[in-house]
Amino acid sequence: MKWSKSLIQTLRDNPQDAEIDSHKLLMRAGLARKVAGGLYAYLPLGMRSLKKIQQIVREEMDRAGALEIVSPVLQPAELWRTTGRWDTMGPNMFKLRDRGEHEFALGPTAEEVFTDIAKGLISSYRQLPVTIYQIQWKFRDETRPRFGLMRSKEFLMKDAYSFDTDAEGADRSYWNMYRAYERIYARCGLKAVPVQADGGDMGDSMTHEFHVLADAGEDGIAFCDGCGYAANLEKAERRAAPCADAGCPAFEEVATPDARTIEEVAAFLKLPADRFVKSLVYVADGRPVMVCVPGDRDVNDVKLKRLLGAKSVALADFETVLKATGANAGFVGPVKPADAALRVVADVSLKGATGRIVGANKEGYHLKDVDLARDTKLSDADFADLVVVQAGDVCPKCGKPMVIKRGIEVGQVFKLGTKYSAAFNATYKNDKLEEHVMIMGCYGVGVSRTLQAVIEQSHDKDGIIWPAAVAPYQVCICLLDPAEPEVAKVADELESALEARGIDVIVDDRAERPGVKFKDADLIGFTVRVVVGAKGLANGGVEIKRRDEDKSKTRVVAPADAPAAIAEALA
RNA sequence: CGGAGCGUAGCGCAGCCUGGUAGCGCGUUUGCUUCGGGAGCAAAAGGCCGUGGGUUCAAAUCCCACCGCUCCGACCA
Repeated sequence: MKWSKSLIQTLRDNPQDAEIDSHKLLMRAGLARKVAGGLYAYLPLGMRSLKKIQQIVREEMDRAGALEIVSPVLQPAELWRTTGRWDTMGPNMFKLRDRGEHEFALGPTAEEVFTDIAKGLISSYRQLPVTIYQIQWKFRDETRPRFGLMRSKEFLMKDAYSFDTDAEGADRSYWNMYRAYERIYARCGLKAVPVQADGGDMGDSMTHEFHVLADAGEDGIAFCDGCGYAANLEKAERRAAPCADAGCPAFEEVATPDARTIEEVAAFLKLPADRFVKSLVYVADGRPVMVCVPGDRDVNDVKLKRLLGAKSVALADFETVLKATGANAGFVGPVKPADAALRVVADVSLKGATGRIVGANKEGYHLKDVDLARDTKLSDADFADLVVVQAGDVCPKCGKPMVIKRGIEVGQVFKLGTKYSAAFNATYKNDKLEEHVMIMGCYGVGVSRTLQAVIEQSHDKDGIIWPAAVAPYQVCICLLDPAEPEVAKVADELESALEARGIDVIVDDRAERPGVKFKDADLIGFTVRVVVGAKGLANGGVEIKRRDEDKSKTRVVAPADAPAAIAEALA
């Protein structure tokens, strides 16, 4: 390929709306263009990398024994109503009608469609286990698309669904995909780590997310260096002991005018935040409940949901707070709320806590010297691990302190059980002609997100550093003197020789100065750069340099030896 | 959905406060000189100043509404 015919357009300035490095580079290197908010066009260069990632995913799925199909983007509402998700997916799903007023969704995922297909295809245990997959565009009406391809309204996803006769088979299918994912990311040149995640609606189902660690990541992950425990903060647990506080005198009111937040009250009373009990009113499936955590902690909604066995939990609005406690947010506490029947729950680290400060359920006042056991109705069953894990918290497995890192979720494997197959009555007959519901798993790879994750993980101040397997072109030949036939001929011959070896190569044949070509080659980040110029040829040959190596590592070889040397540099 | 900001040439921006012929840099085209880390000079093309309404002799500029985008927060199978 000749650069002059490739429609490559690099930008000298960062686009004004790009925040993180990978997004800036995606635009600057000319891989993609924004069409509208959260919607991107892949330009020729970006398309090449996207296709390479797709191909790796496809090869690994095939190797794992999965069968590729493709299902419609446009999905009938009927399928979604079968599982109830037409309503529960809420505004995240794009919904539309055809001219006959039939309702459809633009598929945000495809459990329903695949389950329905499997139901029609599978009737006997002899056909199982089976895993089917597709690589298809998905649509989500994100409240806030951001970071380029990282969170967009339309994205390319590989989704696979496994069907098994029993739990052991489902377990094998799960780990089969898990291992395939490890290979996929490794082949893409990515360091992706599996972490335990929350099962969402699926309750305690086994699920792992694969994360690329990066400061720009949107998810927090707790890690334990001691035993390797790794979990999304939504899920991460901690080992916490009850307090061994000494007793305290009877509680009394203290005036705390205009001090609502823990920070404000702590500053006002000149006491550390962990002496306070933060009391938040939530609404769980329509009923208010008060959640108490140490003042320096945040509530983990997922853990709260689990403890209450609720379908949904959300912070209550002001009116509900006032009605439940008798005060506005900022002054509420677990001692004698207005609604005497209000359920109160608390983080396990507050068990046995005394001498704490809590809201007085009275505007402008707090209570000090509160003993939770003595002064509230909290019983043993009301205590549970309810907070978001912080750095330094103790690992639930081995007891060592954990650290928090940030990650980009590039994939997830998930045991679904029979939620979908039961809803669709997707059954098979066993060897005794008995009907059973199939056991499912689902497995996703964010293909377009993976593309950007590669950039986020592999770049420097000059640009992208592509791993060879997913580089748009593995080799860029910087032809410094395109107007000199003898020099151009060397580049052309080298291009042919490399292509004959199956290496993707682009020749920068533009009538540009060398500096421009070097800057562009570094910005786009071709794995290997070859310089072919009159001066170099006179000095012994062509120059070969890997993008991830320093200039001092440049090798000069005779044109005839170049193809072998380049292949070696790529390996 | 709450808070903040921004819409002017393909990209990045100035001009707006204080209304009066639409500008700069990059990119593009042509010519000359350059030529190993984003060259110099000269010339040129390219804009319904987001949309609609209002105020005014006159609106990119002031006012109102709408649309779009971005950031922070909330939300996120």
